Amino acid sequence: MHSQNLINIIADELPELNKSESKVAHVILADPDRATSSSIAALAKAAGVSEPSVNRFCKRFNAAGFPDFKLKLAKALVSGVRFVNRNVDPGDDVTSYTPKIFDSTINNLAMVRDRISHTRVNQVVDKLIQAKRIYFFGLGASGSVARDAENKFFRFNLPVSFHDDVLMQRMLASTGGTGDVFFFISHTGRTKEVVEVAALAKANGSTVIGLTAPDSPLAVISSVTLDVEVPENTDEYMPMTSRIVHLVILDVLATGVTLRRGPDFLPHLEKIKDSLKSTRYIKET
Amino acid sequence: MHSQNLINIIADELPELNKSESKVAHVILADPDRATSSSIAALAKAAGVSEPSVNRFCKRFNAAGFPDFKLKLAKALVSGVRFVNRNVDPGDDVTSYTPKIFDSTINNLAMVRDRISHTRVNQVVDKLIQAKRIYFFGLGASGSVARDAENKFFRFNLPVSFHDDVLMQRMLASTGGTGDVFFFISHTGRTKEVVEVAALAKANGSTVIGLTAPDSPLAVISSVTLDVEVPENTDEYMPMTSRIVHLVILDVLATGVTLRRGPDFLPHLEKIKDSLKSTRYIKET
DNA sequence: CATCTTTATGAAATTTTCTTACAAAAGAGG
DNA sequence: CCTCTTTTGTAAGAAAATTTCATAAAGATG
Repeated sequence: MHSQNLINIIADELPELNKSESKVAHVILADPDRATSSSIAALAKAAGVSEPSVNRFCKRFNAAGFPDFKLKLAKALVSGVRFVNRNVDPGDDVTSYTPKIFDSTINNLAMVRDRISHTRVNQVVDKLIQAKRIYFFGLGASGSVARDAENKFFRFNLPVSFHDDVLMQRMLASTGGTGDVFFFISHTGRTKEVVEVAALAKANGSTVIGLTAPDSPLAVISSVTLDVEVPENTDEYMPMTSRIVHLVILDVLATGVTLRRGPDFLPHLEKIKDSLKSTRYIKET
Repeated sequence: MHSQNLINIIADELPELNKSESKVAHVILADPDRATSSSIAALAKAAGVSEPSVNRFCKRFNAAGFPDFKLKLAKALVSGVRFVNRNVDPGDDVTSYTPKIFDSTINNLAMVRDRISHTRVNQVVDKLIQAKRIYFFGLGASGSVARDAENKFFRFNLPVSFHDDVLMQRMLASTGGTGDVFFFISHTGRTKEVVEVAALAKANGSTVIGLTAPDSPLAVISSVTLDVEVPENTDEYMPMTSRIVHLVILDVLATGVTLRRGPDFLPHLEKIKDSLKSTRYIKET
């Protein structure tokens, strides 16, 4: 597991803290940025506790003392809270909504990075390595993700295709069998068509992989599921970011496959890269 | 431009510093991490100068004093370390390469967030709002981005389409005219076909928007360019992250258009959302 | 429910760290 | 070589943080 953010650690520990520690925690969580520039005396006063209590609080969270704690807090602020979810408001102008959308995306990526199951990733890489054929299926926005996956996995020198057409998906699912991997991408994991096709593929003995929401019908039916828990879209204006998380996970899978293939495979990748060179204007440097 | 990293600022100022300030700078740059956990006395000794000299040094760089300086340095270190390319090594296992790929993506997003021109974003939103038709064009991996964009902009109730077929692109570009927006997505901005089609569209009086690398042939030819500077792919194993940055920028643009349309437009978006409900299994909560 | 034990908390003293005031040294300009 | 400016350090003082210790609160035990 990745190192957790100090702010989250404090928030998590909140119920375990005693009275004065809890007071300190609340003051810090309320305005962590301010806390980093306060003296121990100021913070103690704000929390209504004594200075040694603040000091003990710091040591409880593995800091050498108050200054060290402030340092750690400042670092945590840079990496974490900076990317806090801030909703887009109707009155926002470019300078407001642009960073908000970036931050929200970054935030979701950071969350999934810390939560994704490495075991599952490994299992999926296994399946992909062993596959005789790979089909990437998705509808709507997930169709684009599937298309991108095709483009990526095409390089591995095995039959890959993507389909965003339900009838095609259905036909292929029914003709597949052992050795075929059907990779389903779905934000909700509840689209009836998708679940039905996945069931069909599974019934025919194919391997079904689901990149989707945990505990969804698609997740339940899949041979291996890569759970992606991205918060519900609470804001009317905030775009859906699960697509992006899905894309990055496919990057991870592709990297996993490349690494498994070993260094002998690199020349092949080089060859594909080179094949594109002639299509481009040369960059003068 | 966003605030520059403190470490870089110090390095840049190096020639302007006087003797003792320069000594302090060298010690800090040699091991900034250590500096954040030193006392002013320790640092002064390490640099071979007096404590007030260190203090003056800090104030020169807009810190309130030494502790404040350490805080700022610590923050700079965090954002700096994140931008360090942690390449995927051939020997990496899942637990290593997974966070590396996420981090690399996050870093690129954070970089573009800080560098993207809000003025340009606004200009593009203007063009999109005024457009009678919008075409999203891309090849290869950028084709998926274009497809995603179509899916997104379709909701705005105006004729949008995406094309990843060069011949189709060419035909459409030649038939377009005033009021038509051709939106080109390209990682390098140097693919000959793409640049030619863009030139064709421009020659026919259409608006050409380029989401691409700065100073590339495509960027030069476009009516408005959204520059995306994503570091070159140095690592064989590290996937290309510009696609993802492009997607997020399209999210930003779509949000910009939605906000411009104003609150009267929201019911329309709701209607589209609702139309998908019947295709899904209901979530029991 | 009284008493003992443990734990939690703060006052005060101590120590460490930082800042300021001022003076000495170094350098620039005439 | 003097004067003025800039740079640097010494030493004093101020501020901040930590430790010690005493007391209060909470909990356990008979």
